Amino acid sequence: MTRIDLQIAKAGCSACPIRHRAICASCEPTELDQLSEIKSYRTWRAGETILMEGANLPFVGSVVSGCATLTRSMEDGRVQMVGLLLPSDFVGRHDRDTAAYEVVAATDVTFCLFRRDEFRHLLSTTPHLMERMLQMSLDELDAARDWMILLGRKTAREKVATLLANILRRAASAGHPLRAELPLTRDAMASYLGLTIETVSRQVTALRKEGIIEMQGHRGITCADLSALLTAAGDDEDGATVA
Amino acid sequence: MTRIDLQIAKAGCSACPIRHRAICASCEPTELDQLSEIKSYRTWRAGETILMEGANLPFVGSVVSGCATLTRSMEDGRVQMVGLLLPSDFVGRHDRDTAAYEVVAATDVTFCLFRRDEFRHLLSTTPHLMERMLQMSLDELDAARDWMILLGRKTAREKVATLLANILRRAASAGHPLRAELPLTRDAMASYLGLTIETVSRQVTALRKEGIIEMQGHRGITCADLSALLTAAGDDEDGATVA
DNA sequence: CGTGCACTTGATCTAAGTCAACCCCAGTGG
DNA sequence: CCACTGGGGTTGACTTAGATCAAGTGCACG
Repeated sequence: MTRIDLQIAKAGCSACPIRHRAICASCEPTELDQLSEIKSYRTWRAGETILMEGANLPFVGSVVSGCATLTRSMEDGRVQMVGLLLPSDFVGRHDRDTAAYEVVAATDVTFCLFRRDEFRHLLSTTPHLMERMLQMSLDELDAARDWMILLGRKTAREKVATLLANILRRAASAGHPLRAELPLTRDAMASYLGLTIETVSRQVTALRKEGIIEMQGHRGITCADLSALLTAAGDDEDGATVA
Repeated sequence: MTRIDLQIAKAGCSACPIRHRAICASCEPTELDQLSEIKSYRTWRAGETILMEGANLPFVGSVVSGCATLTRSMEDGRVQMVGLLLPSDFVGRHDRDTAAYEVVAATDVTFCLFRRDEFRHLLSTTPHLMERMLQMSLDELDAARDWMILLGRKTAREKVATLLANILRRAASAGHPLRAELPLTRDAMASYLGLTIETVSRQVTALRKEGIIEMQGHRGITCADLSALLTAAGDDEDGATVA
C-alpha cells in the first residue's frame, strides 16, 4: 500500500473525492458502511497492466484518482481503445468472471476495489446500488455511442479536437477551466481516436499553429476559446459528446 | 392496430416470440402480469421514423419482430448508425424524457411498448426487472464497444464481412443457419459501418465474386462457409462481436 | 555523454471517398 | 400494353485524407 492509499483509507468514504459521483453516490449511510466493509484501495503506476483481456476478474471497482484505459485488440495486433476511465468511472462486470477488455494505467491510478462475489451479493440486496449501477451503465452506453459517430464519421482534425475538448471539460470540473495536463500519450490518443500517432501529432500541431490551443511541453494544454475548439470538433457549442 | 398486433395481443406473453430473451425474460408470472397490464403493441412500416433525435419520449419497449435502426447525426448531415434493434432488443431510457437517437423502422417492425412513467415505477419495485435491465444494458455496452473496434480499425472489407456474419448469426437462431434476408439497405449498411454506399456495394460484390457469399437479389444472402466469412471479417472463428 | 523514448516532420503510397454514368425493376398513368 | 419515372444498386475514373516509411529532434536518466 502506498502513502496515497493509506490517506484515503483512514479518511473513510465521507472524505472520498468521488463520493458523490461514483457507484456509491446514492447510497444511504448504512449502505455505505456495507460497501466500506468490502472495499480496498490499490494503486498502479503509469504504464502497468491492471487486467489482461480474458483474464480472471476477481475485483470490480471505481477509479479514485488518475486515469486508466480500456482497450480491445485484434489477433494481428491492431488496437482500439474503447473507454477512458477517469475518477468516479466504474470498471468490471459483476456477472462475468473474465475481463472483456485490457485495462492499463495511463497515469498513476488508484482504484477503490470490491471483491466481485461480495459486490454481486450486495448489489442484489441493495436497490439503491443496483439503480445507480444501471444509471451509470446507461450513461456509459450513451458515451460509447457518441464515440461511434466520432470513429465512423469525423475527420482526423475533428477527432483530435473532440478528444482535447473532452479532456479539458472533465479537467475543468476539478480546477481551472481552460488548462489541463493530458493523461494520455500520443500513442494512447491515437488508439482512442482510431488514428495513427503521426496523424495525431500533425493535428495537434495544426491546432496549435492556428492558435486554437497552446501547449506547455507535450502534455500541458491550454485553450483560451473553448468554442473555437468545439467548432473544430464539429460539435455545436452546446453539444454533449462526453468521454 | 394491424392484424399482426391483434394476434400477439390475444396470444398474451406466454406465446410471445421474445418472451425468454427480452426485458421480461426473468420475470415471475405475477410480475409478467404487471408488465402485461401496461403494455401495448404498435407496428411501423419500413422507412417510417419512430422517434426523432431529441423528441419527447413517452414510451420505452422491445422489438417483437422486424428491425429498426438507431442513428445519430451531425449538423452538416453526416450520419452514423449507433445500434441495430432486432427482436428482443430494448429501446429507450426510463430515466430520460427525450430520445438521444433517431429511431427508424428498417423493415416493418412491431414493438411491445410500455408507458415510460409506469415502466419506471415498475422497475423500481421489481428487482428481477431491474436486474435484467442492467444485464441487457451491460451486454449492449459490450456490443457497442465491439463495434468501436470495427469502426476504428477494420478495413472496408472486414467491416462488411463482419456485418454480414452478424446478421447471418442472429438470423440463424431463428431458422436455417446459413441463409438470411438482409434487413438493411446498402445505405443503412454504409451508415452502420462508417463507409459510403459505393464502398459497401463494391465489397459485397468482391465477397460474392470470391465465392465467400452468394446473393439472391439484393437482399437474400447465403453463406456456405461461415468460417471463411469470419476470416474475411478479421475475427477468430470463435470470436464474439455480436451486433 | 551516450542511450532511449516520446514526439515531430517530411515524402510517398493507398484505401476509401467523390463524382458520374448506368442498370434493373416496380409502380403509375396514358 | 408500354413508356416514363424514381429509387435502390452497381460500376468506373479520379481524388484525397490519412497511413506508411523514414529521418530527425529534444529531453530524461543512468
